[in-house]
Amino acid sequence: MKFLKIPAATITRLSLYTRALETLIKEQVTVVSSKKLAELCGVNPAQIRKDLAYFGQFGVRGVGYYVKELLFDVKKILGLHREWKLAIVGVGNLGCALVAHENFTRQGYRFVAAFDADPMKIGRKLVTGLLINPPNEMHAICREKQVEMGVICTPADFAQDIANRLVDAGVKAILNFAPTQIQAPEGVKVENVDFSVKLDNLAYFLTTG
Amino acid sequence: MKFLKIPAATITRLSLYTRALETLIKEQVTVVSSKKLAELCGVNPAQIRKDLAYFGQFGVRGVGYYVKELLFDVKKILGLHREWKLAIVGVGNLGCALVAHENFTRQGYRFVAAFDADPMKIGRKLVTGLLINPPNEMHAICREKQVEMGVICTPADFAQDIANRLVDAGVKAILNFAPTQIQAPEGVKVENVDFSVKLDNLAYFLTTG
DNA sequence: ATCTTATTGTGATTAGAGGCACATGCGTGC
DNA sequence: GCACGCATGTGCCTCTAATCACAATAAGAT
Ligand SMILES: NC(=O)c1ccc[n+]([C@@H]2O[C@H](COP(=O)([O-])OP(=O)(O)OC[C@H]3O[C@@H](n4cnc5c(N)ncnc54)[C@H](O)[C@@H]3O)[C@@H](O)[C@H]2O)c1
Ligand SMILES: NC(=O)c1ccc[n+]([C@@H]2O[C@H](COP(=O)([O-])OP(=O)(O)OC[C@H]3O[C@@H](n4cnc5c(N)ncnc54)[C@H](O)[C@@H]3O)[C@@H](O)[C@H]2O)c1
Repeated sequence: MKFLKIPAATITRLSLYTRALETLIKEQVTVVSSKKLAELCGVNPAQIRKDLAYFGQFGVRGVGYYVKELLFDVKKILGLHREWKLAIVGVGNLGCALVAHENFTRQGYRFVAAFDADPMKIGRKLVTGLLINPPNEMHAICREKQVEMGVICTPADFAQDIANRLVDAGVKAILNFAPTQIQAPEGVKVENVDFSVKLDNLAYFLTTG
Repeated sequence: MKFLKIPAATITRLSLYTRALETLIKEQVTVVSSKKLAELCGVNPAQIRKDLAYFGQFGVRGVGYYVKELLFDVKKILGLHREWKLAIVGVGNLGCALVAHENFTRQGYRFVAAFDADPMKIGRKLVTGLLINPPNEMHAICREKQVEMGVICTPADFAQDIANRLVDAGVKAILNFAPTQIQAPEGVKVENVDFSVKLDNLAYFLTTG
């Protein structure tokens, strides 16, 4: 059971489940069935059971899942039981919004370094007190602060170059907000967040009905 | 050929293709093969041909695709040959970044209305000159300005309520940035942009190798 | 006019994800 | 202590998406 290949979609859903579970905890719910949880997440109940089955047995037959326990287990599966150190590159409109966003911190994602090429910004501090460094210090600082994930918020033209530098600095996971496809070596994971693609999907939907 | 059901993934890729094609145009490339385009987009060449095949024939055998022509056609398929009118609800950190983002405008997405519940913000103008209105005017203003898409940038607790109001105001497409699942009636499309889920994916990748 | 070469368009094939349905097994009540 | 109800865990089936492989065909050379 342990060594099956796990669908990427499963991981994405697990992330969704943690959300729902957190809301349930807030509502003082202690036990939840796959049926109920499925409703909250907008998926099929069997899907949930199958997703969990990849990683073991977490429920009690005839009862359901203990919310708190399941949340703990799922978080552990995803690797959310610990803190992650992030670096942001490009602190423009979007970059600043991200760093300021306190949800990330609450979830264990901590920005420990910031970089920007703008001479006007270098040396200044973000609202969180984080110092903005020049890109050429990326290697040294990322290693020193043990940055594990890089977030790219620069214009698209620079994204690949930044990615290369991050990889060079030992960063193995990159979240890319620039609307471009980034190449990364084996062993480095790149996730793209692409608002335009989503808008395009909506446009298509409205166009075709 | 015309009345097959088209995979959602196909639409998403079409959006990616337009990006690559735009870069090719900038580089003065006039003709491109599915092989080359596939490399740029990180997909399988046959995938591209099949995606396009859903909508007709766009290439020349033995030659490839004429870049400019194909871009025009794909944009038309997606409904990007025209302008779309958007409303934003919640002009905080993220909301402001979105409105300020000029890429959207370039692609034909135009913010024509903004709403926020904060009394300090109502009545003020965004950097683009867009006036911030109270949420209770959503219905009237959205109808008046013929808003077609709504963008939700409020805290998660209010997202569903905002969505309901947007739907009520005749909006048929919603882009939701709040980390929550939104229910919408048949005929209304909701797309979620969820940064945390992406980060969680990275965390999982780093945790398991 | 015919042959060559390159690349499309597409039927066939493979891979994979999602959903169904039931056997399994836990908790409760009698 | 036994039976019953209920929700899980999972084998199997279905459906969809991705890839392969080749026939169709356009452009250019001979
Ligand atoms: N703002 C949005 O809502 C939005 C939406 C979708 C996508 N994006 C994408 O996110 C990225 C950033 O968007 P933004 O709105 O924050 O842009 P922005 O112009 O406000 O910020 C870009 C920042 O990157 C910095 N930068 C430029 N080159 C750099 C380099 N080589 N190294 C380090 N820093 C560099 C700039 O100095 C600037 O501070 C862009 O690729 C954009 O397309 C933004
Ligand atoms: N900032 C980020 O990087 C980021 C990242 C991921 C997700 N998000 C999500 O995006 C949403 C907005 O994030 P933000 O950082 O801009 O938050 P923010 O607090 O800066 O802005 C929220 C805005 O929404 C307004 N608002 C609150 N209730 C409202 C209502 N009922 N009607 C209209 N407006 C209302 C507030 O007045 C405020 O201006 C949140 O759901 C957040 O979780 C943000």
